[in-house]
Amino acid sequence: MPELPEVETVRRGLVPRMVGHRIVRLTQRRKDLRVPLPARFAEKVEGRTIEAIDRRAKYLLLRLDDGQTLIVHLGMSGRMTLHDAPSAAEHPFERHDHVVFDMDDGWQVRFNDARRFGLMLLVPTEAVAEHKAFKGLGPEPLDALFDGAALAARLRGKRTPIKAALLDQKTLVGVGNIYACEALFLSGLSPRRSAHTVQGERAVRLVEAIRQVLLRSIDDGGSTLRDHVQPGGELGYFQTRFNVYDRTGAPCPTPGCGQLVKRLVQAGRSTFYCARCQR
DNA sequence: ACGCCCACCTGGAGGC
DNA sequence: TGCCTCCAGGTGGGCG
Repeated sequence: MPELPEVETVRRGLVPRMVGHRIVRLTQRRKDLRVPLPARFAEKVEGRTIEAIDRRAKYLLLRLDDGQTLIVHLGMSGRMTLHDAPSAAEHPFERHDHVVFDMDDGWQVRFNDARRFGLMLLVPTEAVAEHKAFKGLGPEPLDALFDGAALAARLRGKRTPIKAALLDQKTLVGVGNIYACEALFLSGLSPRRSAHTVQGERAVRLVEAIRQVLLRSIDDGGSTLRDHVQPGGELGYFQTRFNVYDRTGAPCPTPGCGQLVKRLVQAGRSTFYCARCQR
């Protein structure tokens, strides 16, 4: 499911229900996510208060008051859902509600993940950056320090297609299949272009496009294709603004272009693009 | 070190 | 209806 905008949307939805609240009970209905849930997970988090929720790349970082960070990744199909006090008790669990947090005010937060590509890790806060999942991650695209020159430097010498380079979280984080396609369309770059040729003005354009598409999607609550929902249950709406993603055969949205959106497969993932507007 | 392929898992859509 | 194939917002391990 989730790329940066969806994860950020989930983060914002969780903050009012979790930050400043104590986890009174944690229930593991299924422990075999992509990696098994932490050993003695419940006893380690029950009684802890969540002081903040941060995001790094596509990971949520729940900062606990004992110096530990609960790292959550939503994989492809993960969602977090909120249930208020009276309905939480009555509302039956759904098929893929794997982890349940009961908070001190009666609200319940459920982690639901049909495909179980998600994960949860418990790591000392000071050790998060050194954890193998975080080592080598590229810069945050919404960080003010990230600019065309920074992207160009990371693409130098890369022989892969620019599309594949954008999906590589070592290049930059947070961009996945949807936003890579959309950013390449907005910047007029062919997904097949060799990454090392994206330098100078092209890199500046691409960074602007990445920022624009991510920020607009966050404004819309992310993209709801199959699984993504905001914690409060609202859908995302950015999918209604896709120019090319999943639009094979539709006319290119550029006025007067007239070409049809094409699909190709790169690194095992679908790429959608306009062969005329993107060079 | 880099770049590609595949596996991990479930469910929805479409074809016959 | 049922069965089969293909496809899906990610990641990381193994291979050449």
